[in-house]
Amino acid sequence: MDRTARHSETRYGNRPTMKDVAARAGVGLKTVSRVVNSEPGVTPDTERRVQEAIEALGFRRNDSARVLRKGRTASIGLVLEDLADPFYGPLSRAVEEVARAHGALLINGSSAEDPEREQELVLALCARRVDGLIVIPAGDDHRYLEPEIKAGIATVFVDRPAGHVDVDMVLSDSFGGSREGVAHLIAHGHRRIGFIGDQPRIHTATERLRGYHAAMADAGITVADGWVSLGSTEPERVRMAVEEMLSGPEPVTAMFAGNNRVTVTVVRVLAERERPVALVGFDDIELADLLGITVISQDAAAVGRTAAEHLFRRLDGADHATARVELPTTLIPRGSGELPPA
Amino acid sequence: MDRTARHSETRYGNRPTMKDVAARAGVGLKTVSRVVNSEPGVTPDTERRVQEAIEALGFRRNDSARVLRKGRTASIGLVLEDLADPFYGPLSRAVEEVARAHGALLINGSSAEDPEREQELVLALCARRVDGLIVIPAGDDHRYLEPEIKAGIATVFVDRPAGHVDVDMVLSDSFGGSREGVAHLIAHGHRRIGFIGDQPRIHTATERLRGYHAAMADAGITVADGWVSLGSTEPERVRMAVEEMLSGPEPVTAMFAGNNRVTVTVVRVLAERERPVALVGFDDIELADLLGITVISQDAAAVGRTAAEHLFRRLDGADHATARVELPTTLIPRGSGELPPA
DNA sequence: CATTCTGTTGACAACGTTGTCCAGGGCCTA
DNA sequence: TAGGCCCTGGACAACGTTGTCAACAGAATG
Repeated sequence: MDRTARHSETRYGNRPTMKDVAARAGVGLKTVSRVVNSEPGVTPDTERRVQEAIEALGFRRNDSARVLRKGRTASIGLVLEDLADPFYGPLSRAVEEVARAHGALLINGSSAEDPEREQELVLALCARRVDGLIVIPAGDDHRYLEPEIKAGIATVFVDRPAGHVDVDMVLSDSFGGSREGVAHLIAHGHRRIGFIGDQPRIHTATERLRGYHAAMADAGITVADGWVSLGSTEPERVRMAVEEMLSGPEPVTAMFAGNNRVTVTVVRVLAERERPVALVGFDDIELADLLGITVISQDAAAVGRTAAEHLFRRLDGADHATARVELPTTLIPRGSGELPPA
Repeated sequence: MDRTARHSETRYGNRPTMKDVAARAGVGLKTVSRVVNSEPGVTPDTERRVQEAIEALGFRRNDSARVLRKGRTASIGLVLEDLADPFYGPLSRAVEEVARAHGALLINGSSAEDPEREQELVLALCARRVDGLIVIPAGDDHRYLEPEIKAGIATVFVDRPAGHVDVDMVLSDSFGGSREGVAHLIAHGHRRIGFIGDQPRIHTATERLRGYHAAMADAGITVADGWVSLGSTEPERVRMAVEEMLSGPEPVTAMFAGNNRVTVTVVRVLAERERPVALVGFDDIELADLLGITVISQDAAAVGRTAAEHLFRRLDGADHATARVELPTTLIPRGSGELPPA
């Protein structure tokens, strides 16, 4: 087995190259390139011959080589927490649409809320020289991105702020939304209100908790021990937290759920109970309308679209100071948040 | 502006290359390559010097060049219908996990159920020389893939079969699941049962309809005009179809919904009605348990995992005949499918 | 001391494409 | 017919990496 043959095995299964096409069409290499890229300066007759050769050989341009030469990959990376989370589906889709409009492909990965995995993913994307990055951070220190950003990889952080690097951010108004939701419960007569949120490591979790405290303080209510529970969003954990808040001599009469996964579990637990408990959840959920769940809704698609548009504006050369956009949330009353205290 | 400077603008923002690292560390190019790839045969001292230079310059290997040289991209493409669809989130995530276990990245795109866009996406992925492809097809003719497959891009079709090409497929048992669901309704006393499904162009839609017809025939029921409606899954369209089936002198007493999006709309419409109508839906939905919706469930994550595992087995050299896996579905009774005829 | 062996290192070509630049032919004009 | 221009086409280098191979130093062996 000679060297050429050995090579071809590990390569792209012996795909024809422009050189092959050129040989078959009886033209020069560059002429093929011109045809493939629809560049001017090729007579119709030559072009036809080249096209025929392309067809016959099943040639397809090797974008890896192209990228190496041109320096742009026409792809962007999206690092999020979990593609399976219903919040990220629409976000991801919105990013994809914008990318498509700019002729770019989307490479994505899930960090599973693990800072190390986030970094690993981000750096892998940088090694591929994606033109830009959209990151929903899991960790809170992103200094590892500095050389990459300096080297020109446009970056936008989404949903949570970046730690120790100066980049564009697109966030939801977690504090304001949460404050509004809790105030809504207070307005309906509640004073003993529980808060169940995500892990305190996560920025949105603490922001939402801050909103809760602000609303309670606004109403002059002292938050009792045991009304606040932060931790994993595992159903087990949330279930225990809910049950604890509902037991004891002075159970809460209303709850605020810190994100969609928490809300789902809380709804399930409350459904098993007799005494009605008011509930407002952060993030909308499919079918929440039918279940009558009052929520603070953030428009995931709008978040994704905004982030992607910022990114491409950077890629198109905008070099103004880094921006921090905060998108408003909406309270959607559907019943669960308007229940009076039991 | 001289040529070098002009170039550097369009390139990766003047990122340092191995050559730069080599110069700074006072070693040869290949030695840097060895260090970067943890190849043996470098003394600790040399390695340290190289590492320092890498740190100092913020070097990161350019995977585009690497890919060009090695012929493997360590990435796979996933083409699905809509990332925002809750069915595809877990599927996509499962694919990603398998890819990650094999050290590959995932590039994905949505076809939006448009065959042309599907082809465009698939070919773009092939041009990037992804190692493998997982496709949820929108169209029904995939001969355009032939040269690609011949050239060695491993391909697995998911959820719907491929048209006119011989590739691995991982499907759900649409026919069987649908038949079981409709039989379930019949067992609960229904005879006038409506079917609302996706566009007939889509294979699963017709398979599910076939299951419906089979169950009806098994029970000796003649399907009346107006009990079957195939078309877009737009809420408007579905709503009209439901309302039509529920009006008239002999309205249906039960409905079978052909997929999750249809189910959601049907549930909404039925919720507005007084007379209860039984319902079984294909695909599970979050919170369906709380709403008491009986469904035929297919495990999206299992589908994705299976497909990805098949793909990587191919990439690892398996060259047995193409396989066609059909995963079973499960009926989950939750109330809506057990309602008696009104 | 000559020889072989082992292990480290670097020079060089190649991967497939695109940018630059030049050659040659046809056409127009003087 | 000579001179100039435009148009088409091709030769060649370069992108940043990795595989191959040879050179070299030092250790081990005769």
